[in-house]
Amino acid sequence: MKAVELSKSYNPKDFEERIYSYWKENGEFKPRNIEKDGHFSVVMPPPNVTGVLHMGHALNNVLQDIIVRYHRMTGVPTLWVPGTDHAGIATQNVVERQLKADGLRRQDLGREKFLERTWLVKEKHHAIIKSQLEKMGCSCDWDHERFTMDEGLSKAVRECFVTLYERGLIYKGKYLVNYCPKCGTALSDDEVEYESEPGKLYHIRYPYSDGSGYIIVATTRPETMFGDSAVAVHPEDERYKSVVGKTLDLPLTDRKIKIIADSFVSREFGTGMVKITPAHDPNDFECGRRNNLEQINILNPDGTLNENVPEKYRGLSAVDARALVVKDLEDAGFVEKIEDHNHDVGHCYRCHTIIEPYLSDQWFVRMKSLAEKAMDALKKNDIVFYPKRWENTYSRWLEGIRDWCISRQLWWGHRIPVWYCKDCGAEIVMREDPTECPHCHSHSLEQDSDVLDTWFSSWLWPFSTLGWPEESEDLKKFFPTSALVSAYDIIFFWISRMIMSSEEFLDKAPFKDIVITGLVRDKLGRKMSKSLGNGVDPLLIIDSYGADSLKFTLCYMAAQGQDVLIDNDSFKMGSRFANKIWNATRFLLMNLEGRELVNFNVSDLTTMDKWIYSRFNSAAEEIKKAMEGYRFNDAASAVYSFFWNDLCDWYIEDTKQKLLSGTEDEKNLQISILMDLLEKSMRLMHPFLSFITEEIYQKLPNHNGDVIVASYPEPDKAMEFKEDAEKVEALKDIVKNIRSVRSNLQIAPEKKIKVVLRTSSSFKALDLVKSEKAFISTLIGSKDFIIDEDSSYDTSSSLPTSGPGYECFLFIRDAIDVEEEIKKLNSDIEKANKLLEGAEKKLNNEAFIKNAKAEAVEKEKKKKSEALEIIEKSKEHIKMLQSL
RNA sequence: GGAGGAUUAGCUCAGCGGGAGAGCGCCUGCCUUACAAGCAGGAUGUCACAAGUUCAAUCCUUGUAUCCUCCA
Repeated sequence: MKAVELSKSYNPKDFEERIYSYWKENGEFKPRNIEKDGHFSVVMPPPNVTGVLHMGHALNNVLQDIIVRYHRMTGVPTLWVPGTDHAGIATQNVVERQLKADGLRRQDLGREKFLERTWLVKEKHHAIIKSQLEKMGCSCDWDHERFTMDEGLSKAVRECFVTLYERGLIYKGKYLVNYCPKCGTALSDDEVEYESEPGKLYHIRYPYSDGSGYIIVATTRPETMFGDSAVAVHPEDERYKSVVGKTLDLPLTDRKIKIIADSFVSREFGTGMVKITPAHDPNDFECGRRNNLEQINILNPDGTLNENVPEKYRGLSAVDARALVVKDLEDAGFVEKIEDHNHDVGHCYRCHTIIEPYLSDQWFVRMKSLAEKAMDALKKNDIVFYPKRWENTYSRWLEGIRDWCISRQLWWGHRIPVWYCKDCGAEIVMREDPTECPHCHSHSLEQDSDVLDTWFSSWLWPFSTLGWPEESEDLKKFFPTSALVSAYDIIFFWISRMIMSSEEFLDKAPFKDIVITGLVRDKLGRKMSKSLGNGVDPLLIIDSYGADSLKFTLCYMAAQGQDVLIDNDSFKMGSRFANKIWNATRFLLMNLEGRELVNFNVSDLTTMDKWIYSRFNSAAEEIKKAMEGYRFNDAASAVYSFFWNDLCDWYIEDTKQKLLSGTEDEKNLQISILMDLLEKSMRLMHPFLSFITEEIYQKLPNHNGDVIVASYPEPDKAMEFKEDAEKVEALKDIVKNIRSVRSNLQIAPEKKIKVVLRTSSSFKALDLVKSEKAFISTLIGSKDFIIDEDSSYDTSSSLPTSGPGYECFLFIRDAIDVEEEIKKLNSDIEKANKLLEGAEKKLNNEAFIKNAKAEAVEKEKKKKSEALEIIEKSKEHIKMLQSL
């Protein structure tokens, strides 16, 4: 057989792109064995088509890719559905910003032209996102790719809206939106920029209607008092318990309002009494809903005061009205005091006008019944959160659920499927676009101008992407999906709502396992943002270190939903590991020269061989357990320490000599075992380092097809080899012990020394030490390594050292600093004494013997005897040194 | 105000009832027939503080302190 050449260093650019195309062309991402029972399916949280993918997306998709690849290799029919989200507001903003650069507004283009332009932006960003996902190596099935506004999903949205409407779960109502009086449009919360500004806190007297004095409320916006419907206090505020329910005269008006109790009031703010203006403050709005208060809108759409205020203030702007109101209140003696006060004021992100909370007509979904079903899903264990603590967050939010405002005053999105008859005023909601009014047969119909909230399409994602409302084959085979991987910041927006819609329309939870990841932050724990300039671009990481380095590093750091703190250098870790894999492979493939692969079975294996198979088996077991609990970092460490610390550092080192000096048959057997281990390792590591394992796998003489669809190594009881594994650990202990002594004495590596090993009857690895004599000699740098079985060798004038069941004598007289060595031995004795003390304390404790697990007792006994052995030998060794 | 999280080696973090761990960094020595992106060895910790439960607590419970996040 010829050697297989590998380039001298790991260079992911040589193969990552090629391998991705290869997988794609061979249809490796498509579900296989679909005739088989069971399935594993994942829907990708759809990235917004506004931007490019950041490190958070990388983390999310890398973890999905790991679980998808892992399950695909177990042989179940596996599907990963990719897709993107139209992201209404965000995308519309991108286009509007472009227009603004040309001095245009969206109204200047008109709805149709504007949308054409938005689709172009969508196409552009979609292409970028797709190519990024491909670069990361995501093994999603592109034939199943969806977009929230494509035909099928739009149909799902329509079906959903109409059905909910028919079930009486959708209604039109008043809602407070962020409103820019200058732009004449509602803004989303994201579009409001808050700044801390100096202002005043006005303390105003509101007299009791019965003339028994007055109370004082504190407000930053006195002009809104015309919209007041109540004054609220905290229900447990001792100062005001007795006044709840009393009536007040609202100054400057002839209206009367009541004092109510509501726990949202802060007792510390101002006087602890707050005026409630439901139509002009978000908190007051919610409070008003809870307490059934009147909503009095005092503003015109242009931001001036309307007919609901006394005549003299009508038509004034909020700022002008405030000045006049304060003056009038002062003149009438209603002002207690005015203080300086800083507060956050919202501004329009476009024109920087102060935004007004504005009461307007919006569409809502009635959430209570939906939320109850979603809570039941958790109670019935149909869904499980990883980590579990998020279940509380989820439940609590559902308990306090509020109706969902689903209309947006935008153009980009799913148009609300409601038509109004201009003649009879009927509200028409149908699955197909109506051509005439079903009531008066008028053709004069007008569609609602608003669009639906983006989440109204994404909450259907797990089943709309599989074909719902059609009863598609995909839906039958792959729904409900198996796992959802998402960050915790969208549990409310998205995850909960998907569960609600799925329970409502399909009577099932949309997924079983909910894997909550942390957020990716910089090394200082700050969110990555453009303005801070602390972002780490996944593409740049791929460019400098490769996609596998990105993936492995993120996986290694993604512990149990904890935030992941990284900088550019963090990814060196993955890169070093990939390089290690590359080079170990290069070495092994070089050794194929002139060899023949042979079949072998367990009886051909040496103790060392059994040890490495045993390590491999433990790794497979650890990974299996870790993957079942979505503990990605544990899986990554198992992969890492097996390949590097066990396979490379010990096993391959051991085989080097055998490959050089054995007989032809021995060499053939050895390389065959190594190839077997390498082949298995590639399969074991593939979910975590996908590209490099495929590239290597294809070059192995014993490979079988593509690793991406090869079978995943299962833990196997027959490969545990416990006794052999323990023997090798004993051998390692001897080597480490001697190496440590050498290093401490600064004995140059090239200086070969004589070493005598003496073992006690409790030492079980004597046969192994004998058969691995050559290997040990190399590792400890000895030209003369003697196994002194009958303790007859003269060890005087040597340096002794000991471990469990053995003593070593190093003949390095010149190097020994007797005093230093005695000091070391004394400190060994001290440590052993502490151990002994601890063990004896426990063993002498009757309660311990009685209550503790048998293993724990055994362990303490072993500890004790080992400590005694160390003490005894060390004392002996001190005597030896003293007689030198 | 409510809730959750964090507090372990210089840094970033795992571990979570029975002898304190990883990666990076640091120190020492090595280009040993894959890998200097490497090898070998080494140092460093009142596991935040205080009580409690337990035969046994870094790990469980409660409280305190500091920091972070979300909700209001």
